[in-house]
Amino acid sequence: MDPNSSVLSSPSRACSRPAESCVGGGRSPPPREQGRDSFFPWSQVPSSSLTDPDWFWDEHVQAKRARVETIIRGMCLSPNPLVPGNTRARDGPCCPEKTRERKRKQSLPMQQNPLKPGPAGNHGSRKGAPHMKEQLQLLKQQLRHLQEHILQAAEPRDTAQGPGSPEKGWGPHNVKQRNGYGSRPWAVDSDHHQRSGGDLSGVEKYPREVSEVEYQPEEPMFLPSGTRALLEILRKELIGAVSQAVDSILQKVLLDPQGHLTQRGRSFQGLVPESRIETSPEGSAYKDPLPLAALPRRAQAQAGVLLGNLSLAKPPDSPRYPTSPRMIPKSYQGPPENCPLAVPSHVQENQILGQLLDQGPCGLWSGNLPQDSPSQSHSSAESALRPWGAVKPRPSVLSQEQHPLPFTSTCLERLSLLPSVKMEHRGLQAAADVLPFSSVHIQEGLNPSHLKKAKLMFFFTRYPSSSLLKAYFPDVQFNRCITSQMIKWFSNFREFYYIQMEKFARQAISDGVTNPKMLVVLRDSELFRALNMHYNKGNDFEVPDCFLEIASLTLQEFFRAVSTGKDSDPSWKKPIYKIISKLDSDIPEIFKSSSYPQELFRN
DNA sequence: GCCAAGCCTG
DNA sequence: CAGGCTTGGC
Repeated sequence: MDPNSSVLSSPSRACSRPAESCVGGGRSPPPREQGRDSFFPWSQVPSSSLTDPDWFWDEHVQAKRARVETIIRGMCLSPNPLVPGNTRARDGPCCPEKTRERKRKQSLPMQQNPLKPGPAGNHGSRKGAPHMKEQLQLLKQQLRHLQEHILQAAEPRDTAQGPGSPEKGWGPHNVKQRNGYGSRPWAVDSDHHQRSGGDLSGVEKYPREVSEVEYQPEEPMFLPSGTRALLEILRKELIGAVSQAVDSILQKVLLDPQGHLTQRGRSFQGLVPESRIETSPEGSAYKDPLPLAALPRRAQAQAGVLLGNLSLAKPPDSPRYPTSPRMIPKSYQGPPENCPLAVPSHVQENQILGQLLDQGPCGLWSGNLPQDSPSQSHSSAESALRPWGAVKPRPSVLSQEQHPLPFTSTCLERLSLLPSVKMEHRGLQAAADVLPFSSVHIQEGLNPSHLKKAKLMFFFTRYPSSSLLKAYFPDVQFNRCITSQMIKWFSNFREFYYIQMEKFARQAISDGVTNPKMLVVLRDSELFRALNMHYNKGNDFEVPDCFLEIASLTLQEFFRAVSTGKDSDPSWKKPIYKIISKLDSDIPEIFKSSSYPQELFRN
């Protein structure tokens, strides 16, 4: 069989995919432990807001920061969650790229189990705080603003109106504020009361914040009982509104921007006509023994941006490889949106939350998997015709420099454009993780749910450090044995993964494939099924595209090694391991939840 | 020598 | 998946 025969009929969908956000966009973990820890963010610049003199250095804001910081400290429930990063100043804003990358990296340790005081646990959630503080501050100012209106309305009403018709005075404001933010920006209230930095420990931060309104000294104690009752109602409404706002923020941060949020953006990218996606010409593949995968992540990102833009700027001049509609899942049939961030964030979040919660067989989690659809019979037949069906030959029409197409600009731009709100509210998320968990048992051992979670995490990280594992399994009481066991799990995962890669690479060689770049792991390929069956047996998780890209790269590396006879060297796999170990991705924040994914899988 | 990772085996 | 062993880096 001519392995290239199917090129025309099934151009690679993977080629058209924008880079997975986690590829080249995440932390750039060194292969091993000691190096990884250096990437942990508590020593890094939290965000651009710190470098924005317009607000960070503003005196008022400074004062507010101090105040809200106290609040957050109370929220986090951590014995010491807000240890200031003493190396913040180290990282200046001189290099935006660097700052951005660190911003991403800093997500990792932030969720270190605060219940476990220790070297890691003492590093605070401060990094994500500035923006969160800002939001909290806005909420509070909103409250104060409302309060002003209450007072203004209540006092005249005492003389001009009876207590029977008080709505006139404050109703509209109340509605406005509940629906969002009033026409008058809360920011005008710069006269924020500096609280005495009192003791705000414990979970009651929000109630206490609201109660600040309740006990304002200027509250007219002489109000008629009717008015007071109305004030009481308003108070409750405010409490509800604030709680709602906080909930939405927490929801926001519980949804990983790089994992699932960006996957929606990728989906849109699937609409790019594949004829527009150029690939390298045959024969150029071997000129680059260490393609993108061997580059440092930073370099990958930059290369991805440049090449991605280049490729997209080219005219659709490859009619030889028409788009195969079959390759575009139904869920991709949205508007050709390249910038998911253009969608109002709350809309996205709601949709994503819906996805996360939708675990049914018709849920979006599984809906994108072509192999589950009836139309897959075609793919299956196709795979059957290619015994090495793990892969699909990829057409090559461009120069080899276009190779790193999987790492296109879109995801990188997304990363840089991700709302800082999301990136910097992780302190709140830490609180969210802790709050429900503080009363939950920390398990001494590992259970099947942990194993399942670890397997899903493997889609993002092949070489997790023990620190990372601790961060992502907050409900596990780690000790030497547990850590070893979990490390061993990933070792076993890798073993299976590499065995499959070698197997299918050899199969491709024996089938006559000559160009490694023809080997692309797609969702309907045999190799993908094998991997998905192993790591995602229930098929209740949508395998991230970044994993497919890593798998494709791994396959290609094995192909190159075997086809060039390097497998005669007893340690011929090591260079491949080294490459792959640099390609770990950021794990979605949702994985840090102690109840994820066990909670979902219980259903 | 220690330790992490990989390999082999059951 | 886990235990035992080997290997290689430090």
